[in-house]
Amino acid sequence: MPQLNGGGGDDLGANDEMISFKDEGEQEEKISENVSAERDLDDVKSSLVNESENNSSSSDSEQAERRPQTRPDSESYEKTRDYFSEALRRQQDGGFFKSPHYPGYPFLMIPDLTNPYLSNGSLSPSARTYLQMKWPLLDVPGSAGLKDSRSPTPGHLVRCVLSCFFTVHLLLTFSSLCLLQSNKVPVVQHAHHVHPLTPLITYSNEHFSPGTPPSHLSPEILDPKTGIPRTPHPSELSPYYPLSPGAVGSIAHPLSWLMPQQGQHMYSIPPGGFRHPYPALAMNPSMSSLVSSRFSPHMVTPPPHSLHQTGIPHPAIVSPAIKQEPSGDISPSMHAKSPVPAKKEEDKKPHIKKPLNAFMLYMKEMRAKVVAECTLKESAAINQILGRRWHSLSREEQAKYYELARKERQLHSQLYPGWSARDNYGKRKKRKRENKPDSKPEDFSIRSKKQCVQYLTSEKMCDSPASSHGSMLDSPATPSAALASPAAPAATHSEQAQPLSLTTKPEGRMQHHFSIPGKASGSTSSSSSSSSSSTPSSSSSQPTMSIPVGTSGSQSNTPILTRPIPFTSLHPSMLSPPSPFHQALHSHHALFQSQPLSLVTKPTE
DNA sequence: TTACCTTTGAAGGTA
DNA sequence: TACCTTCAAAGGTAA
Repeated sequence: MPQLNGGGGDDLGANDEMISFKDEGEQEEKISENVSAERDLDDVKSSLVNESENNSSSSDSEQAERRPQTRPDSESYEKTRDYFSEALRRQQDGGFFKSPHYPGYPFLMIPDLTNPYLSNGSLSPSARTYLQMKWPLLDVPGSAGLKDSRSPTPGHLVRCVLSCFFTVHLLLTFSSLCLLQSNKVPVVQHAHHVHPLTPLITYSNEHFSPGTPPSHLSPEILDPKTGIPRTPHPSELSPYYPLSPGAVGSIAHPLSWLMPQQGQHMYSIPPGGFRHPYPALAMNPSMSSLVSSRFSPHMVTPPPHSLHQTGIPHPAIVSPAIKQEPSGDISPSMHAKSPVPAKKEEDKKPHIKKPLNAFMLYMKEMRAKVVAECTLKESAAINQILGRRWHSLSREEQAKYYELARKERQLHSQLYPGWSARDNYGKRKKRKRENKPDSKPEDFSIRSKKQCVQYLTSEKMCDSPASSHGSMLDSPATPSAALASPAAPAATHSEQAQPLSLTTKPEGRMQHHFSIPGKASGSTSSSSSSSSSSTPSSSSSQPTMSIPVGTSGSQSNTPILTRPIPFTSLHPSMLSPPSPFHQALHSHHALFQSQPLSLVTKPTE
């Protein structure tokens, strides 16, 4: 495969992941080289001036035309040529990347690098286009300017001017190549070193796209004939998608901080290459930070994907194969054009996932950490811990996730204006737990209680140490929970009687006293309410609630702890740090706590 | 193979 | 307006 310049090209690729900011030493070296180059350039200029002076006495343009070839003082020309050769040599041996950075121009897709000029000395259109697009501040001469260079100036002068210009261009080229390398740094390293919630350097073409490491060496970018980065067609240079399709498909998205260490991403990444998940949107920093959250630096193999309506794969579109839903990898727009029956069209509609809410975002970020800290593997137990931690977060911390989620929804709504959460209804199999009037609530409640206790026991054991030594004061109810769960029912008598329940959800805090199936809100809440009438697990029926862990009130002390979490799997870091807010709430609860804490039986194994 | 478990939040529907 | 229902992620577990 043709490469840029032998080893240099290899270096480009090989160092993709190793690029880092040049150290000062390199900078100095680079400066010295630049000084040398500038000195050469000054020589060229001075010679040019001399020539101009000499030419002033010459009136024969034709003579001047031949002068470079015949005049004895063609030294400057030779020097220029030598410099050009030297520049090329530097380019080949990698000295290329030691030129100064041009932070404002992170792009580097040098077109026709080896021959940016046409045979007549003018800048090739592609090069000109590139320069004009990528170096807007560089007054790249257009055709008019180049016409000047081809004006009836004495040929020698023309050549010298061209040489000089070419030299300058080479310098800029070197600089931009250097910039290409340096630009990778913020892109790649941000993913790992920037706080997840920090508004990231955006996906704007200034930061993200050009620096994507392998893009400039990918076959899609390299000129297949020369192996040199080709000039991207203007149509490829979308302000938001400066990367050519598939150019970076094999690399992990560098800005995904939210992703857990599980090698998966929130939205699937198209194997053909990473594209902006929300292509239709003009990216602002906040949005880009959100988008960045969708991709993981740890992602491994991109799963199959669907195409967005724009034809660009969108991570929120789940492959029906994955979702085990009616397949369809065709964009809705294509469906609209197809004469297939409406039902089939619907079946073929790609599954657009709901945007993640704040807690989901938090969960994705923290799950891996929790899993690492605790040997728990069951997601249900992990999620319980995460739920507790979520409530332990400060409001500021939670606000960050709420803001992210808000942006997520905003982006989602902009990308899929007609999408409704209702669209996904029924795409999952109906849950058994759906409470039918004629169903047997008791059976269900028993089952739910079992599993509830089972998981909650696990959680408890992996959660607060305060609980482990008998006091629940360290697990107060959190107003944030109440705020975050507006659907949560008001505290029942049992909750009020329970000492310092962490959440307003009955089962949230009292899992080791008695279990209440389902959630406080939603379908599960209805389930629990229906079951509560048939089981003694209802709060009011057991005022003392001194039931050891592992037993269920509804089961008449029948041990139902099925999968206890061993203490050996616990880690102190799993404990939810009591926030000042919790402490304040704790005091509040303690103040109004009428029930002696001694009533709370310390769970024993 | 598939549903369930668990968590919170959002959205849409219904009374 | 309040409540209910469903889904979003995750992976082990059970049927």
